[in-house]
Amino acid sequence: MPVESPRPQYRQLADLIRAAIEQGEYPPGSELPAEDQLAGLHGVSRATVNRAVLILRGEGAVRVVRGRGTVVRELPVLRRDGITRQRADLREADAARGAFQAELARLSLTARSEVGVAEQVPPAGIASLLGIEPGAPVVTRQRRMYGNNVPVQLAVSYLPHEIAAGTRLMDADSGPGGIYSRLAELGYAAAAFSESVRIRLPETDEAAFLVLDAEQRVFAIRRIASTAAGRVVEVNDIVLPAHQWELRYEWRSG
Amino acid sequence: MPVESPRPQYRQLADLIRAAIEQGEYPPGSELPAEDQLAGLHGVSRATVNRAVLILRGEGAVRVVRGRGTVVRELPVLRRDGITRQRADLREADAARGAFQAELARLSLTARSEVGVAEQVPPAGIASLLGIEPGAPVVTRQRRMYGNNVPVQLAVSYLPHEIAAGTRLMDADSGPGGIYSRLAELGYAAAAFSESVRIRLPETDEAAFLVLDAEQRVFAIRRIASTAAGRVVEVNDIVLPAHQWELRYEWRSG
DNA sequence: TCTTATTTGTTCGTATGTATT
DNA sequence: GAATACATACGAACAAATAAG
Repeated sequence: MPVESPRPQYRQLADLIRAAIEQGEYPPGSELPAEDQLAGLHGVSRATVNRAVLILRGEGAVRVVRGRGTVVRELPVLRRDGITRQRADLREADAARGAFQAELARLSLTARSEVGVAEQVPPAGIASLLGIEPGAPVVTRQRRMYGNNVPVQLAVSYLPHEIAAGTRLMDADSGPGGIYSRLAELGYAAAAFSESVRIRLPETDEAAFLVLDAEQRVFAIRRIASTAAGRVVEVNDIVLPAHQWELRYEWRSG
Repeated sequence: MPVESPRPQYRQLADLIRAAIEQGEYPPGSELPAEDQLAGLHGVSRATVNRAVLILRGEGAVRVVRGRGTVVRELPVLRRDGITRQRADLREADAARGAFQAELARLSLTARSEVGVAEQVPPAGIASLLGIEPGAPVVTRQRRMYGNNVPVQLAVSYLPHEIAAGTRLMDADSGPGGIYSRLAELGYAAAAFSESVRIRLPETDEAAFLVLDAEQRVFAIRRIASTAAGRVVEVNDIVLPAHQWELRYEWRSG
């Protein structure tokens, strides 16, 4: 590959491979040729190939398994609806299934999630939001979510101990309509929501579960649910691989 | 720097420099030592320093000018409120200033924006959303926005020619309350909004204006505004440096 | 304007480490 | 254990942009 343009070789090579993937030359789930071979094929050093692949990894186009090879991403982009997913009517319409399952069903993917419930002392920022003494425990619900058995989402929900302890909010299966329906039954119906969306690099544990390279980005969403009276009843920290999701918000003016 | 942990040196070094920046050792706007010097200081090769800096660039922590040096980012993280910014009462409260100015004023930053209006044939996707014949022109309003004279946002708004042509929607200054107030006056009040948020690499022109490295990410937001009758009256494509912004959505349940 | 020094960008070759098969 | 394949690191060289004279 001659140096004909100001665009560096590793970037040109990344463009080439990306195009080849989109053309179907390397279909989803298949492996790219080894870096040595790509180097020979395009007449560059392996270091240059490595750097090109680094770009594609960052975009989420491929995933690398050391010792095995470089695999083309299988899953399509998923869509998360930030507002509709809270609506009680929709929540209860499909009973125990929940918003996440509905999101994946739209794309004919199988959804699966694992829930872990615990009583823990939360980080200081969370305690402050919940209006709780530093050092006091809260109920946490941790969810790990999969689409077609590929990890696609991590979420930790923090609930005030005073509200959640000893209730069905501590069951792994929180029942029809999910935790918002349970909160409503307990007299703490969530009436106001806020979500803040940031982009950052994944923490090591997040990268491990979501099978992310250190260069990939995640959406870090913090959702805060409050009652009509303004009491915060849930803080939910959600982590999504950024290349894997589209966030959607819909509302009516007023 | 000995290889004592499985964490690679370039990553450790990035952590070190990031910490030094946060500690105030390298204040906003100042320059890091040259890569040679950092290499000598930490006992690694320049290639390793370069790779460490690459991480910090990706995070938006520093900005590099070839031939000059590496500069620590000046601006704080900005917050964009996706829903409140459309509310008519707030829009008109501070007259011609607008949501963007308000967002920056909260952080004591000066806001400035340049507007360019044109009649153009839009991309096919936009035409389809607006329900317009392919090849037919629309009115575009392009905005380039700055905070403290640093570029922080790009937006292109597409308006149906039939609605906007010959109206004040084609003035660079769209007047108090902005284009939504003008649309309402014309009988096309926006009643429903949707925003979809994606993360991607910047296009070359976006990277040029926003002064982004090729490895940095942008938020690509597409906002669609419709009337109560369901007619799409505006499509707005917004591009934000991902490291520079926090997106915020707030709503009440219903 | 031209020249030179500085600083980062890119690429190569080589070597070694580590995970997988 | 051996072969394969990616990860990391070094040293060196040249290119390109910037700044200073």
